[in-house]
Amino acid sequence: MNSTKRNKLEAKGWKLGDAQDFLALSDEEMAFIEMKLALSRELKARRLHKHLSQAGFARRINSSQSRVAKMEAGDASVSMDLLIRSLLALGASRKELARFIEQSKRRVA
Amino acid sequence: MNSTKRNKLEAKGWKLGDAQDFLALSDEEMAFIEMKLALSRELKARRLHKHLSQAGFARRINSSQSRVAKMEAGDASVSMDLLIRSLLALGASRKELARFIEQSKRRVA
DNA sequence: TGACTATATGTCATATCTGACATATAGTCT
DNA sequence: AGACTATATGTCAGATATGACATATAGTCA
Repeated sequence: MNSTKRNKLEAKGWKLGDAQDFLALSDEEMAFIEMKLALSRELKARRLHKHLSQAGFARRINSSQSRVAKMEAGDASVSMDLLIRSLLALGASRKELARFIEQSKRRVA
Repeated sequence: MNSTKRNKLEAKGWKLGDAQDFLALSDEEMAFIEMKLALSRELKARRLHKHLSQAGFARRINSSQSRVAKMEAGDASVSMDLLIRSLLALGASRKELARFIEQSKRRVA
């Protein structure tokens, strides 16, 4: 991972391990973050596809516009639980969720 | 869902919606719980396969034996985040995680 | 029997997540 | 310009999850 990428993650509030050389990051840590970011991207795509505003969607899932924005921005304060429950609420199937997770190895930018 | 199944879930601390007839449960709610239970089963299977005790595994992931027991028991106090991070720590790949999620539609008992 | 190991279960202080709110930014329309 | 809509971002009180601990249960071995 280059430092640009790292900076982007840290700007979103991610606390990235205590790796000494400041660049290394465990594969597991990275995989987990990438999964969340993938779910976050899919969430936004699905919401837009349904022509829902963040506020409208928030109402549906008893959340708030600001939290939906954070979910879609890949904010570190958002749990996997919330991302998955939100995707399910948008009609995502297990199969689709599985695909998002399997294919999550993507660029962060 | 029959009431036996529901009782088993409620015994583990799951708060199952407010469905009026006490049997109906949203597909999304059910899918989410089943995913967690599937991950929980896989976690136990992988740990045993590696001949690790709950205490030994807990040490590895900076957790505690009791929390590992709860993870494997499908306790409602365990988050998806923790389950997934734990599986990654046991060496599960994205592909495997995806499979567990896709195939999570299984019996609860 | 007792010692040891593994797992289960309940509790709790603290850490983390969440919805809500305020406010900022940006685009569109009249 | 001002009004309106959508999204972003920071903060925070309350809710939920967490590791740690105590303790229970059950199996094995000598």
